[in-house]
Amino acid sequence: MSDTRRLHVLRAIVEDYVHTREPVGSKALVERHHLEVSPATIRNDMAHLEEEGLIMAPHTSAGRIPTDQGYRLFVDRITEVRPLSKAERKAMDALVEAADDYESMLEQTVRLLAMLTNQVAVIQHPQQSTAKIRHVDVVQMSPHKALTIVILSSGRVEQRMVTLSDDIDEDSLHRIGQRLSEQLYHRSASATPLPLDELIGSVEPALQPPMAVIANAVEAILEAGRVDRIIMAGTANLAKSGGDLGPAIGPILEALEEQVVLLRLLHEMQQDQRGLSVAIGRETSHDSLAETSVVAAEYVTTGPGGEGAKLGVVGPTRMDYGSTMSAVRAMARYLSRILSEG
Amino acid sequence: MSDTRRLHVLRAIVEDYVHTREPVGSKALVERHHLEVSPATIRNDMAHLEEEGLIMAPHTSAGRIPTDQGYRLFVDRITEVRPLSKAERKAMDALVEAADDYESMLEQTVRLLAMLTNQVAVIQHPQQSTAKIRHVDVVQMSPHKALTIVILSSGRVEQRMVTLSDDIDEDSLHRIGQRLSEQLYHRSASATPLPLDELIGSVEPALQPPMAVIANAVEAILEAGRVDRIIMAGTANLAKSGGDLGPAIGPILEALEEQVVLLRLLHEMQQDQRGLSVAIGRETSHDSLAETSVVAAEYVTTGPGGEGAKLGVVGPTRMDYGSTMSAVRAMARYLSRILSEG
DNA sequence: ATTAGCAGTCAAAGAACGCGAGTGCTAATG
DNA sequence: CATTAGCACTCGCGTTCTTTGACTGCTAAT
Repeated sequence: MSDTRRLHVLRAIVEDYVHTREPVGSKALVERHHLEVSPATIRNDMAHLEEEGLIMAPHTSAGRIPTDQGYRLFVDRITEVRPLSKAERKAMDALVEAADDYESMLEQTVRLLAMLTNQVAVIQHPQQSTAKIRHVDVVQMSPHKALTIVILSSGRVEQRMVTLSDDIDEDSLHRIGQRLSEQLYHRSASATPLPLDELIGSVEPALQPPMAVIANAVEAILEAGRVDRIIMAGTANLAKSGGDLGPAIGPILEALEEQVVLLRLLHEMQQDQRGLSVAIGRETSHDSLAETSVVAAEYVTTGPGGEGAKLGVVGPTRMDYGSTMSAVRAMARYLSRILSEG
Repeated sequence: MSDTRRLHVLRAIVEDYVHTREPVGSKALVERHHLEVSPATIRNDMAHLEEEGLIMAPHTSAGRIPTDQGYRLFVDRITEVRPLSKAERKAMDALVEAADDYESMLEQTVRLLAMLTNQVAVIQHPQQSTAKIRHVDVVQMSPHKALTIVILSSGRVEQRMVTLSDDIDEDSLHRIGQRLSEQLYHRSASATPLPLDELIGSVEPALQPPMAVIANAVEAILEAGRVDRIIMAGTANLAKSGGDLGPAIGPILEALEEQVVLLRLLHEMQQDQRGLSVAIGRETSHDSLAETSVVAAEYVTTGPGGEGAKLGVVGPTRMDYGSTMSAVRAMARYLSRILSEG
């Protein structure tokens, strides 16, 4: 019994199942893929594959479908990451035109990825660990509310509202902002805690209480910068995917809205040698994602040194891994290139 | 034949249908609502209501369900906007605590509204017409790419990437930013076009080409500020709503992702005397939203003078209009108060 | 190791059918 | 004229039963 044929059979099962969404039987298999053996032989192979837990039959008289482990083997050893099509490349090139700012750049990217894969696409905001503080501004919003804004060298802008105990005038706030800008200019964003006392001491006594509050806000902003956010697109594809996934779509949407889950998952996923991370079905270790897979890749923002963030797609376990993986990887590379600029 | 009883019947039909999701018949009606007449009488009334196009029977031997016009009448003349419950008020109060910055303030708001109503909630970014320019910063991203950042007095921060034809060093960019900040400080964001020539002339000749590009970017940012964006939350509620809406959920999600549709809709909706706008079913004049209704209210950000933006919810036509309307209105008022600060 | 043949299984699709909720109509009543 | 009781009629829905056909696993032969 040739061991390589079994792999061929597994591959054929996965491909057919992904394509037709129906359990695939021995007869159909020999017909579609010109295997030079009889259905009975395939049945024997399938029996073996089932023993090994790679495929299963949903019920006695049905064909077989791949198990999570089956997909895993398929992804690890069988499938090839296909190159992109002309049209896909072209769409990517159009992307850079539309890139107005940092945020909408990510938005466009994730939208494009969703369209290319016909699935839900997600992207993590890049980490800002290597970024430097570029500017601090304080804007008065009301007599005792102020908005603290920090601009980082990465181009990311973070803001936070603070409440001041005493009324304060706009000029004073402006001065506080200037002082903070001077003192913190070019300081690494990850270098917390800040020298709060020193900062507070740098302004006249009357301004020290508000300065304390605002400096704290800045620190909080930098601290929060380590927590990532996720941008998502293409949730409609979840439902559109042929009524597939059925009524399980609700919990999936919930899980996606619950960004924490995804973030943890993205973080935990290990990259393989192809630069891709794939979590299949229950491997996502989240019940409502049991029927979905996540394909992700890292992109880097500032040369080889910079820590990267991830982007990827979420789709039904029964997805076309080949093209999904290629789209994700291409997108990650493309984005890396744009952000690191060549 | 008392005309008011017919309205009572309509009201009862709407309420029962919303509650049970099943067509409601004459018998059940007299039982649940202690109407002091016989089912036959109700049947007569129902026949009239049907003639007027307010209710319809999905098939011969079923009860009646309200038509879009039925809901419309119900909303306009029958239902009362109920006050919020204790728990709801409490949730709102907790909101202000979590309000770090402008953006996440809106995010929290929309999330809360989604939870309160168990539906999809949306919120428009406020217009920035009354805002003043507060600060302009230019950050170098790569040898010939720069990020232009504009901070407005409303606390809103906008950014845009620009490509420069020649290499430029960071210091020069910084100087350009400072010049722009000085020249534009306190200028109204809606006062476009900018005096470009004057701005360009204010820097040394070598810096004039990049200054031209960047000043244009600033203008583009201000221009774009008039186009609103939408934040959304609770899309999972669409699916969760009892399998209701069935397979139509896909197109709905699509329409929601297509923000343009919603924006136009929100814009076109007229406020009634209660300060609420309601579009029912086909009134949304968008096919994929034919089975949904939109309840929206305006909120204002800067006193009575400021132009407002809208927030609201999208849900199945068969929704509890009373509580939805109250939640939306309360949320709008609450947000107005916070933003205008009292 | 492969194959043909065969009996067995079982989900899914269809047909038949009675149930019952709900209607519209008519005729009687105050 | 509004209201009501009574009655015949309609029709969607759920149930049950049957049929179909796509599979499999096994066995015996090559």
